[in-house]
Amino acid sequence: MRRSSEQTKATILAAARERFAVDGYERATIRSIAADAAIDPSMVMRYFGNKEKLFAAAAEFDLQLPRLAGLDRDDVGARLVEHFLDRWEGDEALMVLLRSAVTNAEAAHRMRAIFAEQLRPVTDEFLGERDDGGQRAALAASQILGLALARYVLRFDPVVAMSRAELVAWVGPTVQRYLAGRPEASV
Amino acid sequence: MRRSSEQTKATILAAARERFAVDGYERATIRSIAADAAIDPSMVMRYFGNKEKLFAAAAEFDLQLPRLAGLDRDDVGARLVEHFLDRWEGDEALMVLLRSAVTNAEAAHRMRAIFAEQLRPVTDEFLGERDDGGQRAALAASQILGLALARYVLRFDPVVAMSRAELVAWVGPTVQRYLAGRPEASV
DNA sequence: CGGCGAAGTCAACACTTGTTGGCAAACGCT
DNA sequence: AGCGTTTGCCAACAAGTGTTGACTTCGCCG
Repeated sequence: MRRSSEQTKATILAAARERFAVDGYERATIRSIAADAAIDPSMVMRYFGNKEKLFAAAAEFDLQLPRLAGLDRDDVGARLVEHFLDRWEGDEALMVLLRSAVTNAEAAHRMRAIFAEQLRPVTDEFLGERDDGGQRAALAASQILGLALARYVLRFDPVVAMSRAELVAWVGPTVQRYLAGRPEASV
Repeated sequence: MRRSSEQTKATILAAARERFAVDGYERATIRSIAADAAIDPSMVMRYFGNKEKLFAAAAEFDLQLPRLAGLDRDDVGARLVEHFLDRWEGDEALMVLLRSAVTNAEAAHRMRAIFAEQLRPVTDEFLGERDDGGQRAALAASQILGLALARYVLRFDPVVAMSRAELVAWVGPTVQRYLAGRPEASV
């Protein structure tokens, strides 16, 4: 079969995202990705240079975070949890990053960059000027990542079984407190 | 050099734990582990059979959770967070599991087993008979794992910089609420 | 039609992986 | 001392990795 350059490149990228999401950086091989895309491994090299660059292309993505300013201030935690559940289930981009960031330094760096460049600006705008903005955002991230880890990666039965509404009801207030509450106290 | 069987086996196991903790299952190689132990790779095979069994031996460990019954009921969350911080920083056992469980099915299974066999009995005893015991324990686990992920694996600056006391003050109440609070409400 | 550049295939490279079997040296025993 | 067992090393294997270069085939433009 004959395809256009753009077409194959997109096909390879889609196959790469899936493999990286399922296997992580080390276990995903150029050969398996090429096989999924029904193409020769050397094509992958031609289009992306090497495995690292392919990963960089596959891991590029946007959290698409909403601006929190317009929201009900008491509702920010729940909204964030909902948004992240959507992002986790919508496509594989976050899975690609998480699965790889645990063992691959480059992917971990990417994760930190996304935290700093995409999450923090949004929470900073919500929090205004305070010195603990970084801590608050990072704590929220820790809970959100932990939830994803338990639900989508480790597949702890109870978390897998919980409905979206239940998750929001439980975890929303946690994130809310990290962003807007006091350490020792309630929501 | 000549060593006793027990001695070399222990040396290998120590080297294996370190490598698995740093690299995860796939990137840690028998050869690198053997090199760290200053021994021939074939010795690793003789003592442990194959890589899987070596990992199983290296990933065997005990959470050493305290019984929660004797504690102040309002203090359980903070105590658990403290205990887990100790476990994460005390040795590499939890790191071995986390680094591998994200990409290795066997390690993930192991993680679920530890959750079911070591964490749940302790929380169940604390919670008594209720139908949401699994959910509560899993939510607590998600926050604790997420914290470890952010602090020890991804190394998010703000979380790395926070002191033990700060972490307990922030995360303790979260765990407390998961175990003893209501979904929508405060601690 | 003829030729040229793009798209795709094939085979091979150098290297690393887990794993195996044979062989040498050191020990504990009688 | 002589024996067998243990402890260790060496060399090699089959398979799989990222990566490269030469070769073929297609489609388009003059």
